[in-house]
Amino acid sequence: MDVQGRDCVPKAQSSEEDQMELRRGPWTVEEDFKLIDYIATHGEGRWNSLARCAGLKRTGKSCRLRWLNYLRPDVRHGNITLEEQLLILELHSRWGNRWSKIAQHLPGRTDNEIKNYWRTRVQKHAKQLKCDVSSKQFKDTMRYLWMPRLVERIQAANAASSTSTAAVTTAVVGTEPMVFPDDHHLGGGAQQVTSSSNNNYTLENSSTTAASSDSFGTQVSPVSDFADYYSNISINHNPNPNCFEAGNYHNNGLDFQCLEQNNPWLDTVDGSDNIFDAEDLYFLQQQFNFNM
DNA sequence: AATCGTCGCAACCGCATGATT
DNA sequence: GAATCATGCGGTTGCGACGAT
Repeated sequence: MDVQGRDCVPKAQSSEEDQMELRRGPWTVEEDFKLIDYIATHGEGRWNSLARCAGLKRTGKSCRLRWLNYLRPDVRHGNITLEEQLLILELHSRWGNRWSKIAQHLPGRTDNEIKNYWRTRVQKHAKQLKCDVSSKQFKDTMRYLWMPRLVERIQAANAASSTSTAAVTTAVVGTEPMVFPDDHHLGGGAQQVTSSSNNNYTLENSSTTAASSDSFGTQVSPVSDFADYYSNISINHNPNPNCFEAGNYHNNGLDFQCLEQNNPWLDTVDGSDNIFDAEDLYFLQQQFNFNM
């Protein structure tokens, strides 16, 4: 793409235009078209001069952000899939708030979107747990409950889909292959999440289909109950990670069908945004009762 | 129907770093 | 090597949508 010599407006003139007020706030459809049109013809880069040449009264920064986060053809919108959630949790636990680095491993997702996801969903629940997202308490909850639970849901979704569809050879999220980091402890390439006897979850080369929808967004229990619930328990480091192994915890003598019938949270399918569903909550409660 | 509070997300801001002059 | 410019990143804010009262 030719981004050389883009200066269509002499510097002196452009500084005059700088005096002209720059537009801020939400982008209009016309502005979007201008930007798309211009980039289609001339390519990205040199954002300040691009903004001028495209006739946009925006800063180069603003144009770049609009393009990267919204207009780019390969950008994906919509719910974060279960696999993506798992990957975000995993990568964040490793890299912290390195959003752009994390985004590199989620095709079509932007750092901004992942950051927003983390702030609005994950941090909210840390708040409900009355602990900091960086605290060991919260990290343990993620690692020993949330992530295995995600694995289980992904497996369930895969099992359901495999009964009706032929196996595919790559992990797929939407139309994009999901690429797990090369330095992942279990190796790179297209991988499937699965349970493990010595880990809470693993990713291994296999086939999978994206489990759709935000698992937080479709679960039950009012937020206030959720917060109250956690205020009454303390989360310790899990002494026996295998207990949390996806697919195994049903064997702990819990009758989830019964629980679901008797759990008041399940009566309120309100679409509120919660990390755990009722099974998780009850399971967690059982675990902590054991450890008390 | 009106008001209020909360949530989610797009966009902005400041700073750091790299590239160019 | 210094100055300037461009880009990228992470944190923060503003606002529309939506639900509760």
